Amino acid sequence: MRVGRLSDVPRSVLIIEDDPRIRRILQMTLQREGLDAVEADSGETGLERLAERDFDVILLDLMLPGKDGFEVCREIRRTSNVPIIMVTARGDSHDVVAGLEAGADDYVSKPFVAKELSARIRALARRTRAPQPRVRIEVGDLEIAPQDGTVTRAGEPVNLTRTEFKLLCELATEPGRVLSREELLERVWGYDYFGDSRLVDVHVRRLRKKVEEDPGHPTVVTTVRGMGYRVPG
Amino acid sequence: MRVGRLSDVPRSVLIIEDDPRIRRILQMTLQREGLDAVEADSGETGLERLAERDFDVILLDLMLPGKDGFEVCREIRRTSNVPIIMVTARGDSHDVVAGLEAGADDYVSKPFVAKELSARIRALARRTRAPQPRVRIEVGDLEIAPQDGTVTRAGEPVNLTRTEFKLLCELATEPGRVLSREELLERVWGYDYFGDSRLVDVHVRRLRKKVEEDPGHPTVVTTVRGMGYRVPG
DNA sequence: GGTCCGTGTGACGAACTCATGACGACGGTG
DNA sequence: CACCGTCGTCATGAGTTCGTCACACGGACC
Repeated sequence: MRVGRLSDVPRSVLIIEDDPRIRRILQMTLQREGLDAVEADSGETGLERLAERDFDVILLDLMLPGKDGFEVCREIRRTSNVPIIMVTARGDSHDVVAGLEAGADDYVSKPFVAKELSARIRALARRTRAPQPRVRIEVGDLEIAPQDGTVTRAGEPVNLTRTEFKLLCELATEPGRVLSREELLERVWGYDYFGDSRLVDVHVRRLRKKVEEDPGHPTVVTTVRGMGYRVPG
Repeated sequence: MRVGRLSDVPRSVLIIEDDPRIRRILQMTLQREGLDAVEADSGETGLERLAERDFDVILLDLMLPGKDGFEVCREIRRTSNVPIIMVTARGDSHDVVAGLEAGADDYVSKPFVAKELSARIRALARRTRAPQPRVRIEVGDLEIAPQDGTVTRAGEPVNLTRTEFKLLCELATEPGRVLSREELLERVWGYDYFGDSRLVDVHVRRLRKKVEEDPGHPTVVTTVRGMGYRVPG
């Protein structure tokens, strides 16, 4: 799972754009705004970059050769909730809606105004930022490293699925606090998910199976009846 | 039974929609979800309502007679950053884009799914709200953290049910003030609950059993004969 | 002391909440 | 293509919580 940064302003932006000229313009625009921009010339390389490290925001062109922008967007959303801004041709409103439905958070139209672009990046990063994760969270003999995406128990690595890991992170970053199913659904599955909230139960159970000493008497993720789940502080 | 909601959910929604049938459906849908919905049949009256009081979320139809939705949206945005959800016809992607550009935060398409609608409202309100300060209320050796959903007594966690917890929170957030049974019923059980007010007594008793040193001589939640209950300030 | 009204107490069935196991769908991989 | 891991949904059952009731208790007032 990708977790947002701690600082007040976003620092890193990943640009996924095939046209070298536009990419260059974006790059310089952002750099002038004090942002660290990394370029990718296709959806595939973009996903690779994203696998290597975290970014605060992703700028995604919809008209890409090979894997198109929507596909890339959906693919990113499967593993991350990093804010995505689409880059579209002016007036192509159908693309915008399709992009939003694919999981993008905002969009800018070509030709874009530099100031507007950076303002949107900042606004988006501010709105979607996750609560500050600690560098390393310890719960009993469990050690969680949100940035690395790893969990170890008594030194032994624990193999969690992406959903389980995100769930654990959300709970563990606010120890002592009870998180309702609604809240967890929104944070882990995204605000536009409208399925059964029993889904949380199932994943908590799967998570417990892997991290709890005795899944029958959980100590890491405890149930607060009628309210939700909590990692004891 | 309809249980009232936890305190971190939005309460009030302003519906700006000219079609009486749709307005009615929206109203009932939201009410069933425990939201307080106010109706406005045109952009003008909507703006008036908004001038009178605050809302947590605004539902705005784009196809309005007179002042259209975009205009209303821009007008609202000049004075307020209240979350706005547009209501659009299915597939009308151009409107969606124009609406977002006018300052809306999200959109739903007609026909909408009740569950989705209320989920979007909740999610939007939660995201745009300023993070609530972590209040800690102390009553004797009792410590209440409404946001965390936890209560401790002399450091030891106290296991309260949802109803007991809400009841205690309502009383403890206004120490010294006597809350009548009717008032407590409305706040804890919701304004749409019409039952025996003796219900409060029973839950006060259950609450006392868990938080009082000597439930026979309560010090945390005291009875004011003929008036109601109070947490001594 | 006796009566009345408001409140405390214990008990009970109904409703609800959650854990559990199982199933099918889907995508990735060999 | 079959296999595997992950995910979302569902049905079931156990345990908890809730709302209601009948009755006991105890001040207030006569």
